[in-house]
Amino acid sequence: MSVPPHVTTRMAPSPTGLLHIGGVRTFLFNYLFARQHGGQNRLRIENTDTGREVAAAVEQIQESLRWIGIEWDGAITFQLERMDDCRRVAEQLVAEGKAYEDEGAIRFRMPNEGVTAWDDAVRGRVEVANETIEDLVLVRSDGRPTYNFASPLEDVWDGITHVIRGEDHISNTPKQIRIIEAIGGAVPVYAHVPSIFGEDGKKLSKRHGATGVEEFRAAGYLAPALMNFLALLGWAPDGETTIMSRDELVERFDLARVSSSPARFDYAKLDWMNGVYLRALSPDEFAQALVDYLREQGYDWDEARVRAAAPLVQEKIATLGEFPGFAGFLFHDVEPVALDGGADVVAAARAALAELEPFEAASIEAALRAVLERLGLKPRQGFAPIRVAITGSKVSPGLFESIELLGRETTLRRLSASGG
RNA sequence: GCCCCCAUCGACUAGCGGUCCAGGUCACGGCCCUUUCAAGGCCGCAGCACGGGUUCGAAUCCCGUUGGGGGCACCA
Repeated sequence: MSVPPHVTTRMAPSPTGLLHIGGVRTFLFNYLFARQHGGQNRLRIENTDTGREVAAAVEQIQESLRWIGIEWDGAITFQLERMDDCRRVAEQLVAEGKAYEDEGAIRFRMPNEGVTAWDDAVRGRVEVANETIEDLVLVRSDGRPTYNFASPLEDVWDGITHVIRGEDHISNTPKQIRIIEAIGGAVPVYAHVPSIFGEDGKKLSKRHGATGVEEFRAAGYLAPALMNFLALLGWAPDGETTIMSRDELVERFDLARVSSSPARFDYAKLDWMNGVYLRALSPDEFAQALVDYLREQGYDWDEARVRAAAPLVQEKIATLGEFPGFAGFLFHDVEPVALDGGADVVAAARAALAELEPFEAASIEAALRAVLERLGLKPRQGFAPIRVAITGSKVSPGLFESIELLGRETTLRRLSASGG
């Protein structure tokens, strides 16, 4: 596909609720394509309404985009502000006989013969018989332009060269092409990207899990991981490469390689990928990410201790959101767990740790292993009761490092509470 | 009902007529490592929706069927 000199794409969300992850994937493709060609990526709000809710949603959209790392160029435009211009064009069309009034509304005259076709950048040629397209309403009887009129007009006004949008717009495309031709505008290249479904093949919705960008953020996903994952939904550079930075994505993205068939959102794979990104962080970066995340989520846990705990969990959690559940015992008391057996080890462990010097992971391990050996217990069975007593769970970060971090006093107290 | 789009392992995909008894990743199963859980290493399971063509040769091209999805608004 030949690409015109000044590529301009656009992201056109409507300001309703949280920014949906499916829409973000489409926006990402716009962004990657524009950046790759050194072009512009515009942000246009398709609102036909005004109000506090809209203002809040617009702010939310920007915040979500900023967080995940999808940039836009120039000022944000609002569809609502161009309603007058749309009306003027409609009147002009009526004057030219290309549109007509109908019960107070203005309708576009669609041809009744022939076909309207375009070469879709991801699907190839698409043809629609004109007789199947009705004369669509351009301006409602109350004076407001419709989406199918305003959107193509804005594409022309903004010099959009590539309209990359969801496949649910395919049937709107012939109508919009006709309108653009009627006003003598340049018809952009259209690229309809496949939808994203939930794991059951149905439209991605709440019951599948998180759907809003902010929800993924709150769940502790890293922005680069989410972006990487999203990029691979409906596109692949070669079938081998899976982990790619934003720069690589920009460099390798290719509209022609975008799949035509819908993709399912695989939460398990996202978790895996997020874990890969988490582990790839340097210890300092990981600790910082953890600190920032916890603060954002409203935890007031001691920062120094969070940083100290970070190395114990970096290889064990897939999302930052797992940290509180996994390492919370380092920050708050745990419920003494009733043990069925194991009281002996716990008591022996308490005795061994009471006077231990220095109170460090290595010496703690040595002391505890000595206890187990004395009692003739396998590590597997011997450490379990101690772990439960100290962490309140059968699953935890490394026992010895955890005990060191917890300190002698707390450790002994928990051991005692569990029958030691 | 009419129009349009789609169809490779459970999932994301590579494949664009021979290099494919179909490759990679996630998930799943097994083994190793191991203080739990992970991580890591090794091995494995599993797919071209179906039926016709075209061709010396088809996962790849064409037609049909079936199955999904979207649209047919004075919604966006």
